[in-house]
Amino acid sequence: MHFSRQRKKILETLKNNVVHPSADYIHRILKEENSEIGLATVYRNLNKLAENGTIKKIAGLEDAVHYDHNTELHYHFFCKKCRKIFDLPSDIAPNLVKKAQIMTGFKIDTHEIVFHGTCIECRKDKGEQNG
Amino acid sequence: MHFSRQRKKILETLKNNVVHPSADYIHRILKEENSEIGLATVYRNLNKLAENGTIKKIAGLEDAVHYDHNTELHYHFFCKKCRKIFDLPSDIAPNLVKKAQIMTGFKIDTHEIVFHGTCIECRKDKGEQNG
DNA sequence: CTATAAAATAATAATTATTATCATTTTCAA
DNA sequence: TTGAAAATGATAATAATTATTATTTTATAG
Repeated sequence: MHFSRQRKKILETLKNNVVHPSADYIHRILKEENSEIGLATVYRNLNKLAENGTIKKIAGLEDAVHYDHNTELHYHFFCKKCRKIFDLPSDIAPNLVKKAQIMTGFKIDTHEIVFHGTCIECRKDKGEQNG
Repeated sequence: MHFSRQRKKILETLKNNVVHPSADYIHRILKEENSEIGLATVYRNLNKLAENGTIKKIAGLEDAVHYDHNTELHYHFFCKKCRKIFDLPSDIAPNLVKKAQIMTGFKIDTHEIVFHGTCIECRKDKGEQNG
């Protein structure tokens, strides 16, 4: 895999943005930094890097797929109010893959857990909206 | 909520198709049965039924969202070879929500686990493709 | 270095999944 | 039976993503 200027920039941007950004978000950030990279290139690179295991895709959050530079096993929480994504440690579900594998006989490559709800900050300030 | 002919048919089709179909899949099935219902109506109804708690959305599988008539807590396995979706019982991750809630202080409404890998049938017949 | 083949880019068209619009029809309860 | 609320169908619009293709860049062997 060749490491182009663009690929480095995209990876760097992902690492510097703890928000678990989407392809579009990364594209916007790069534009703001005056280093515009084609949107298709952003998509292409994120897919390549994910294939490669350098980064990880997180699906099931919103419409768009999000990306995570942290490839260590961990899970995600999506706050429906502020739309922020939080990390949860993997030890909330011990031996999950092992159990699933024994139970089914299937070969499991990847898995993810996504929680949906309201984060602690958004629980405080009610009033605005119901949810 | 009014129960139109179409809504009944869509729900029935979902229940009769154990494959965890997408909106598009349900639409195709209905067409084959010569009871065509507008694609937008299929989407509208699936969303309504999911809002209502009658059915459940499963995201993070492929590009499209899939639906499940079984609203009891359980998890999913997506085989990357045959693209079938299998159910896994919820007891592979005991007290998951409780633990996550205590750990974070967040309010958790829903959650899902999706495993990706190769099912037992597809593990048998190798040769065709790598993966 | 420099030539070069493989890989990557940019710009944009195309595709796919989903939602919005709106005139018409259906449902359900009084 | 009637009328308001809800739902439908057809289609336009939007949003996310992938494909195409001519051009440029990268890594590397000479």
